[in-house]
Amino acid sequence: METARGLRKTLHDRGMRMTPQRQLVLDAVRSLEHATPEQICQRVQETAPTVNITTIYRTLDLLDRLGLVRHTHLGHGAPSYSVEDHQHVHLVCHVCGSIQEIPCELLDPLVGTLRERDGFELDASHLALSGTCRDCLKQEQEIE
Amino acid sequence: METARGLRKTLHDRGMRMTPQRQLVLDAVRSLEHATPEQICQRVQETAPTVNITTIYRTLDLLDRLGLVRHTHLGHGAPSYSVEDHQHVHLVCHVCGSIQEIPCELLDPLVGTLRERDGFELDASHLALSGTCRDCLKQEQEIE
DNA sequence: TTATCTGCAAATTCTTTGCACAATA
DNA sequence: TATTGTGCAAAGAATTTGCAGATAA
Repeated sequence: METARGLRKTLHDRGMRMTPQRQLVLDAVRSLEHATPEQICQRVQETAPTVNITTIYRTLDLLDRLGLVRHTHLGHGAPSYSVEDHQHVHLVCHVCGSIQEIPCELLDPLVGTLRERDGFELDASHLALSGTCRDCLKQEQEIE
Repeated sequence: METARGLRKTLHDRGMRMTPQRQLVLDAVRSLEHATPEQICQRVQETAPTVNITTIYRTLDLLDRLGLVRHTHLGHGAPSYSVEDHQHVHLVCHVCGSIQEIPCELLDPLVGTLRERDGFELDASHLALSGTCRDCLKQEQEIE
């Protein structure tokens, strides 16, 4: 697993530098789970108050490209970041905005299909699936 | 299908009013496919130059809640709107940002599972699935 | 020492809100 | 005519950029 190699090595392999800021951001994402850049910034600033939100954005982008963290748009507004190995799938209702989590094993068949068909490695660990929840479906039927 | 009932009736059933702006926005979404609010605004303004971007946002929100259009976050930045019956699924690579479309029938098994398990009606017509594309997978392996 | 990274300030982009006027039913 | 909807201006989030100085290798 990539994380186990250490952030330092992952960066160096690509000619990039290890910095305290980068470690702090990765740690913050890991401990918070599904946090916005803003929340991650606050956590980092508990340890290093001078770290700027700009650095948070740049670092999250970097970690995302390195595959160490992932982001999801759970709704409108700021995206939500997690470490790559935090596993769950979200069902987002586009009517009422409610969110429920389901085990990501339910996506295993789809992961297999896309791998064979398109060579695409689906990351089921942070997916947001949009649709209509049970309650809103019921309401819709009452109107018709 | 909801669209066939006509926008007017759908609105009236909920005590809302039919306006030229609402029809124009729906038409624009339908003809553009995967357009941002900005792009939709431009299209609407070709016919009705005084329509304000605020109205575009308000109307897209409304049409989304009515289930006539859907939005997806294909990456960072503005979301992308389509009419509900425009069917495809996007594979978004989180490394290079590339997007490929796949037929949404591939998701039928998952749709069935969620319907039975959670009463959740997954909307597979505008989904964005995040992962790593074939090319980026290859590059990662070369580095290791 | 030198290329990379960071902090800061300012600019951009995207979206929402308040309110007076206009349009629908 | 009673709401509901729209345009406008302004405010507010969220995010990006340019650049000089700091820092890792």
